[in-house]
Amino acid sequence: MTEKEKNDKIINLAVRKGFFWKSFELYGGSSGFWDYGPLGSIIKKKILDEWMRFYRIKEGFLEVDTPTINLDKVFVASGHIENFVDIIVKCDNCKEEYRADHLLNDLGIDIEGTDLNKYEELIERNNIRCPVCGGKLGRCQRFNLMFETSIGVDRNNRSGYLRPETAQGIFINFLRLSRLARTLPFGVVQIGKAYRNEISPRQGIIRLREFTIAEAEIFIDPNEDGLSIDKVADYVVNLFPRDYNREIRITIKEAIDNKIIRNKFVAYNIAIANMFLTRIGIPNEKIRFRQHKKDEMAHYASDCWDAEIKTDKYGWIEVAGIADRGDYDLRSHSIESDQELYIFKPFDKPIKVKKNVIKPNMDIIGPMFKDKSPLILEKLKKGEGIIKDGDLHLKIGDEDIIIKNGAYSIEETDEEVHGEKIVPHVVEPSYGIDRILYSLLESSYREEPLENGEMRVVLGFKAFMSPIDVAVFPLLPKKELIEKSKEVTELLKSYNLYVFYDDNGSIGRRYRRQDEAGTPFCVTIDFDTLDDDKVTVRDRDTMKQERIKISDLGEFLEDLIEQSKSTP
RNA sequence: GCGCUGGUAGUGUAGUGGUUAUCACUGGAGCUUGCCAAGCUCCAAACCCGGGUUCAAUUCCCGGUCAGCGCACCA
Repeated sequence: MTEKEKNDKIINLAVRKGFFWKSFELYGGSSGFWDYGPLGSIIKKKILDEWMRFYRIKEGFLEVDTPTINLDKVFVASGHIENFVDIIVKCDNCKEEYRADHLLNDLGIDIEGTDLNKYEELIERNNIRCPVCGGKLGRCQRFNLMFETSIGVDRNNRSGYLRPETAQGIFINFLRLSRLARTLPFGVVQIGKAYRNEISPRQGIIRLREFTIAEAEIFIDPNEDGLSIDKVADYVVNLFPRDYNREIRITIKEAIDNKIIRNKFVAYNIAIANMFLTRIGIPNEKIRFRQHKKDEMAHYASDCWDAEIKTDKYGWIEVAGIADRGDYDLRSHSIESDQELYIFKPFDKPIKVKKNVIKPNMDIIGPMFKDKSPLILEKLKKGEGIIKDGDLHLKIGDEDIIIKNGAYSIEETDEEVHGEKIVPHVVEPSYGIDRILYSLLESSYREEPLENGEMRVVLGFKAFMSPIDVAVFPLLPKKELIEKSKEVTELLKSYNLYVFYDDNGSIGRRYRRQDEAGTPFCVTIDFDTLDDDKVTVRDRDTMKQERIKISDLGEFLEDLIEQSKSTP
């Protein structure tokens, strides 16, 4: 079986069994959008539940749920309006499209920003022609990868964008969240949809225009990490550092000590990511963490490690990124919103500081500067203003204000300082849930020859991750057996199990159907059951059967499902 | 976005300018069947969308769309 054939089979199975399928099929479909069907919805939810268990329960992070549409200002601040843009130029002759910055870079010209005139001017001045046909290049166009929308009835009202990541919803709530957390470090998580208007999404469910991400923003004190890595010190991960050209297996502690991973929080979260992925059933040997090359990094990141999963079809695919965003986001929003975003960190003991404070004499300044004087007062309070040659110099807009000696005085004060303002740094683990789901499906897929020469297709999910917990069959479609089977079905539902009842076709066919769906257990009711109250429990992986008393059945299955959580 | 190739039941396919579009698997009803896709009967289910040419288009032409591949893109 080639890799392509295997992939085709998996997609085929996923569609047939109701894991996922293309959206809008009724109207011809649209690239980059996929629906989750009944089984896919459940497994996606189970992945998210497990993710939340890791981050909200175990790490103790706060959860938020913010709008998918954000005001344009949010993305002005975040840099997405500016940087989440490609400048495209099209050949007038052959209609081939290029990224203008790439054409310029090829000539060694570095250009930043999104000023179209600048691009067109440079292209013209350097006489850049179409690399394919030599034709003349047309006007430059801006292509932003965010979906734009307008808010409210009036089209000119306020412009908004569908978020390309959930992170901004956390950053802009920083002040409220930091008050709730009360101490650094703290983390905030959000799961939700994000949107990117990909130019040409391919690769099925791997590249989507609307997708689900699970993100944690961990706010840390840049001067004092306050993190113990004891829990993960000896945990071994597969690292692919930027300056190596190979993978290394190494403990977290070694990776930190040898400065392979600079940031302790990043290192810690690499371990958590590895634990999470293996927990839901991705084989450890198919996971690695690859450090981004310098030019590969997003505009906000100073370091980034991708969690990658080895797939048969697509090779190593990125399923999570663990980025060191520094203080980029909080500073940007601080500037854009004109609000200070910081945490006040008290000293152990207040310290006394002698300070020279400029005291303006408003009796003079007031009449002299009239309506500008309130602004002057405000600026002086902020500590702006330089004393040069005995005069006080101050800038208001473009204007230089000079306040003569005598219109102000300098006083020495003793000030008690109780702490300092800190702009936290952010480490962000960000997971692409759809890709994880695909990887899980692919790595769970196997075909096994049976004794009779047939092949059986199995999705070998861990029992607790399987969409259907248990199937119940009457051995034969006889009235008594069907009745008993429905009783058993109801009993199992009372254990909060998702039960699938099936009395159609031969018993073997029904087992096959459940193997394809990944159902770990099948319960069969036969005529003996009516006498001894025992049922046959059949295990998906071993196909072994065991007789269990109906009164023990619920707990028996619960135990097996629980056990599957700790198996590798 | 560009180029090439393709699009027929849920899936995989055959075929056609003209009556009721082939087959298999799957699915459903029943018979049979005492634990791993058995057998029999019956049933359901499709020509990607729009326009053109034509008496007549699923078939030919054009456009769109989706898919695969190549280029480009993937912060």
